Amino acid sequence: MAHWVSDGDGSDSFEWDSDGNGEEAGSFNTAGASSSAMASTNTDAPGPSRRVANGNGKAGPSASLVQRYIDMGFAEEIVVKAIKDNGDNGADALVELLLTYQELGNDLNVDNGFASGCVPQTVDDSGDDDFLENWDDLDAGGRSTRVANSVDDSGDEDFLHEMSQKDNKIDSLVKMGFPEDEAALAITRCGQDASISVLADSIYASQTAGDGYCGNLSDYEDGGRNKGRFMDGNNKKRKRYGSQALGSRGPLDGSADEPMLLPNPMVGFSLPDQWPRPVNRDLPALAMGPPYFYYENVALAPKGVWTIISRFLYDIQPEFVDSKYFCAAARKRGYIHNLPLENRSPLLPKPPRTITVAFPHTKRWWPSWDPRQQFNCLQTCVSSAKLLEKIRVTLTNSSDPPPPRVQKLVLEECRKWNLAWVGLNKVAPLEPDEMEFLLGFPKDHTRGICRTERFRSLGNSFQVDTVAYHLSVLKDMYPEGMNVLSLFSGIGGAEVALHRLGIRMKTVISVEKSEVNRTILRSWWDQTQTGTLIEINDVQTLTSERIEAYIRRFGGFDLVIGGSPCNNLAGSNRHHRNGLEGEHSSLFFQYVRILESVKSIQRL
DNA sequence: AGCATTCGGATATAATAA
DNA sequence: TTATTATATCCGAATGCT
Repeated sequence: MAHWVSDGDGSDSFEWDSDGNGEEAGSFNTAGASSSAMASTNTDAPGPSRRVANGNGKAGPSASLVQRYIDMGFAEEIVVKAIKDNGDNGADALVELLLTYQELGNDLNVDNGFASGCVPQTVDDSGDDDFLENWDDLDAGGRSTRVANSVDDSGDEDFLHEMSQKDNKIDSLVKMGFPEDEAALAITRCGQDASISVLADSIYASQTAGDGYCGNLSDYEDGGRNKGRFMDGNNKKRKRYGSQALGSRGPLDGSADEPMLLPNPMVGFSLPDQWPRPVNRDLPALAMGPPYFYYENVALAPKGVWTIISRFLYDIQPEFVDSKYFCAAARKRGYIHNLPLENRSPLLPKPPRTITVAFPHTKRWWPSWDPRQQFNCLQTCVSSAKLLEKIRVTLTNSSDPPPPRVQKLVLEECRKWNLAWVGLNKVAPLEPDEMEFLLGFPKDHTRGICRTERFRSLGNSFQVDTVAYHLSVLKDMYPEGMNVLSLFSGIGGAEVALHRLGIRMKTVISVEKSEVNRTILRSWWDQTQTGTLIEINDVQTLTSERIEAYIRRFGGFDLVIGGSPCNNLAGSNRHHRNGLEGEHSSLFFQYVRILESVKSIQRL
């Protein structure tokens, strides 16, 4: 443990990492580990209770509720299905749904299959899902404590475990929108241990190509599961990602586990104020727009993740950009899109690129030995007040230029937590409105929700100037405005970017789980837009039939945009950084599913 | 080998509502 | 009083680069 003793008087020794805390943390951890089985059941607890409410709605909508909409002139079949599909999206969404379903006519033969099996099944099984994941964790940790309803006989137990794992995977695949029989077939084809992404890939390949294949798929599995795999042996020279064959969605192109190379500097295909570097990008015919699409996620994902993501998006090479070239904070992200690359134009006015210009009041307090000119990535959590006070006290008790050792420790914390100098020896995290400014949102965009939620939402958001620079090519292409399908919208970074570009949005269908985020987007929309905004709570309810209904009603989508949640990808995540295996990451496949659906419908 | 960076999660505690 | 919500504080490792 490093003790950080102040320079001033010897009596006032200051512990940077106090051993006392360490011990407490240790005992706390053991307690947490031994009770983790209980914790797992506890985490399940809110789920079923919420699902009970859902289940009541789904088992049978109340007669009066149905009758009310029948009285409005809707057919009973449509009302029942709409209530079922709408979930808990609210009354307004229900009316929207009724209107769209009416566009489709009364022929709901196809829908019955979906409504009967799929929805309740996924609802019920996701509970098992969580349970099994926790169980797996226990096994991996070598603990043999099992939860109450486990079986005693170990052989049966393993067997059951395998079976439930299989079911678990089938359910995950069904949740992604694959037919159940295809899912089961894929597991037979690729084995019990195949990862979700490999299985999904297999289904896609067999669906599109038609011919069955069974390649060396275990490569991906090794990358995902085995913990002891880090840099064993030789570092081969990596090929540039230009060498990746386009259009081939087959995962069996030799050593396909070759990780994607991140460009250095991370400037994407072009930057404003730069000589346009020639970038040749040949999009496969399947990928060509319209509809245009734009997918975003963290650049520093676990190994192999971007290769898989790219494979599901027509093998398009991601455009990796660090937003530090657009604003005063870093933000390394990858963007896969099929937009034209010529004639991009930046958003004006350009935001400041240094901390000093962005926040002049900090200059007075900024020590000469803190060389930072930009912030690191804006994240969803902020530092504790205790740390700030530690830093202040330590510096107060130090000499004017603090000893190098103190400088190093302080700088380390400042960089880790993005602290700014706001007073004498006083650092503080950025305020929400300062983050809004750095990210290119209008002032008070996220105001009105609690502070913690603001940090969370902003930390998950786009950097508007960066995204807008890429989207700027759309302005001349759609002078009358465009229809947008916005997935995982968050606080509406995509919408704000389009608006600031002067692009009219005729219709936006927005999928966002968080209620506060939907409120923020709705509020912004109502005071800036004239078009139609339809907000959807649960991405699962955006079925292909519903997509088709929207397309018939509003015309086709011109842009499908969104970034799938990165919880299982982000480096800051200590707990479940399991790539595309995680619960949240399956939402990426929802993005793919919906994009495919839009394309196939609009192709006709 | 060392260094820097990272759209986070789980839990306890405090504040507020009912 | 209890229930719900907001805040506080703790928790490393994977990855790429020099």
